[in-house]
Amino acid sequence: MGASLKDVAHLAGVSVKTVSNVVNNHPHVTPATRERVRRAIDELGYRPNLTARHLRKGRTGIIALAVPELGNPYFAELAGAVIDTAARHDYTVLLDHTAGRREKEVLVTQGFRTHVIDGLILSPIELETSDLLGRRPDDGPLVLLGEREYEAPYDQIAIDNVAAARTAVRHLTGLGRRRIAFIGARRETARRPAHLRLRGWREELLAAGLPCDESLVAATDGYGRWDGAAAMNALLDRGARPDAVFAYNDLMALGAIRALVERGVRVPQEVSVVGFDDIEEGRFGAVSLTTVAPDKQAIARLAVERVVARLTGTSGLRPERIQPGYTLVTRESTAPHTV
Amino acid sequence: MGASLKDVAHLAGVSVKTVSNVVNNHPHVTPATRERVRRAIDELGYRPNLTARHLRKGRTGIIALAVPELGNPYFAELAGAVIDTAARHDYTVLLDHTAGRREKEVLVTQGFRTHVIDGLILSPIELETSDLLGRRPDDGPLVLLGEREYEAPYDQIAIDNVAAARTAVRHLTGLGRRRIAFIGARRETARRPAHLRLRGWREELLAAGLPCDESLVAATDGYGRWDGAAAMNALLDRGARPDAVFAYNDLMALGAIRALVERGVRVPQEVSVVGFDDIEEGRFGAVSLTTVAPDKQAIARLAVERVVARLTGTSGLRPERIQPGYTLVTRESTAPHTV
DNA sequence: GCTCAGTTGTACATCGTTATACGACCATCG
DNA sequence: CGATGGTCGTATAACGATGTACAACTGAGC
Repeated sequence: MGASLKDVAHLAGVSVKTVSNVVNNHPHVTPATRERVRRAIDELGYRPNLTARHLRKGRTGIIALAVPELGNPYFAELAGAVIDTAARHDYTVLLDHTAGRREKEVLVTQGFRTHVIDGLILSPIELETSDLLGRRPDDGPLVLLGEREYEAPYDQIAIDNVAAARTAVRHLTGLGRRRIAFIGARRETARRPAHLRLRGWREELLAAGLPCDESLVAATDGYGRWDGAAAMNALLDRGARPDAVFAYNDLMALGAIRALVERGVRVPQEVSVVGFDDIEEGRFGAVSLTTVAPDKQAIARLAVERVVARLTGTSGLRPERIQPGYTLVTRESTAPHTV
Repeated sequence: MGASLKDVAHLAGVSVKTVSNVVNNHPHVTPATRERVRRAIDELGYRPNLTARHLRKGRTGIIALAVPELGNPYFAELAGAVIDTAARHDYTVLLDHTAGRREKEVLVTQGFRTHVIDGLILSPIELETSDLLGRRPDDGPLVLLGEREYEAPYDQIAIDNVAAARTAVRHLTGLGRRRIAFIGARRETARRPAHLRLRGWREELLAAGLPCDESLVAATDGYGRWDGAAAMNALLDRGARPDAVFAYNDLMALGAIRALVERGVRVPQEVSVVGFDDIEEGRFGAVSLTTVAPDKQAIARLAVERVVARLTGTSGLRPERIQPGYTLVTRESTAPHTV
């Protein structure tokens, strides 16, 4: 164990509280005593015990960030941004992953590490609105990220997924594509309106006067490269002949491209591909990836600021849905060409 | 604030300690009282305040993992494994990144979040042995990962980088390659023996009786895809004509491949490429990547177990260098072909 | 009925910090 | 010279949990 306030006080010949005052830069300490205390602190190598401080203050300065999967670069990049933003507000980030499993997500929202974390930023996958209703207020502020929308009194930060998806699809229709597949519908939820990116796909096709061919929707189990490749192969195996693919995220788009290339289908000549997330990896494939780029920095900033704002008093805040910006980044996977 | 032991004790009509005994499953509590206390706990929704418990016990159950960059999938994947392993030992992981900057690395080793974390797993880049000598024992156990070796009394877990690099180079020479470039030497340290993968490259070339052409070593500033591409371009621009590339890590290898392809150089026909790390992304490029695959699960497991072992008493442990296994995974980027 | 041992539960101190309340000191002023 | 008010510092009580020491109760054995 290191030295405590008491040890320092003893050595400096002052009271414990005076040392505390020096440490925290409180007023009413003579420069002389202050100096004496400082010397004692240096000599003993005293450093405050944050656990004790937190117990006393009721705050820990730690916020948790729970994402489905760190292996997905989108979340890794987002996590990095959150950590940096939090540091700027003097908060530390405790990172956890849920594997996108509902039970783990529920666990995390309900007093995960009680009293150790001050607040939680969660990017859910399977979580349902009903899971949120039982949550208690003293578990601290909760901010939700991601594609889903919830009818629960919590801050939600997400780009306008429907509009973003429509932008992506519109880009494809603008290239003359007519049979646009959607890859990445979660099997169970494919038909639900909660699936915002899929809804955007439908809406935009209808708006463009194109048939909304549900056989071009490929369900997947997960959200990774393998799932994208598998879904692409499944589509082709069952005879679908899309001339474009809009994937739920970049990883699946990359998997799909790999599957296409392996079967000798040329990208973008025969099939254009658009992803979602703008992960760095998408710029470096043999065919760089056109994608919807959510403003990750803004998402991280807003999420952290929201948690911090709720922690620092101003309790008058109403839960809000905040929509950061996004852009469509066009690259080789949808490069125009002469057919 | 939630309910405390005191509140529960009051409601159940017993002492605080008895409630504590129930919560911790201590003996000497009648089933009857136990039941009464449980009911009170449920009614009030009591959950232990871990901060207080930690203060009392002197442990927090949190270990920190500091990696250079979460955006590098290798570290993201490693972090995921560490989190899971730690959870199995009832530890939570606090994740931080150092951007590979020495000052941040030093900061992290020296009482980062004092008393909040029980131990630290660090993957350093720029850290020097001298930085470690001033560290105090009461900052808790420290385990070092990564390519570097330190003459300091701490556990170090890393694969045999020299041997692994030699394996990679031998694979290339076995394919008949003779002008094998190395991409990713840190500019300042390129000449130092500390650069283990580069040393492996030299040793294997000499062993194979090949010239060790230093003009085929490309220095970089960072460790990302852009750095790999830039280094590759720099090599080619200055007239080097390698027939193979061994990159410090997969990201740089992927960047290099992209640069080669953009210049019309065919991979693997004209230039074979080997990376290091075995990130999932390497399997999905247009040209899948041959790479050295460190056993990430073993690294994570060993690191966590080492920290936990030191925390749970057995102080007789001497610092050790542990070398987990690795394998060479051959894929398309070094596929044999007829020239 | 009394001691003794074993069980069940309580009171109090403690971890290291900060907040509250108050005492000691100084100079100033009437 | 005594009252006033500011400065500087101290003593003590929290925060919520756990460990120690001990008290109260039970039943068995004589």
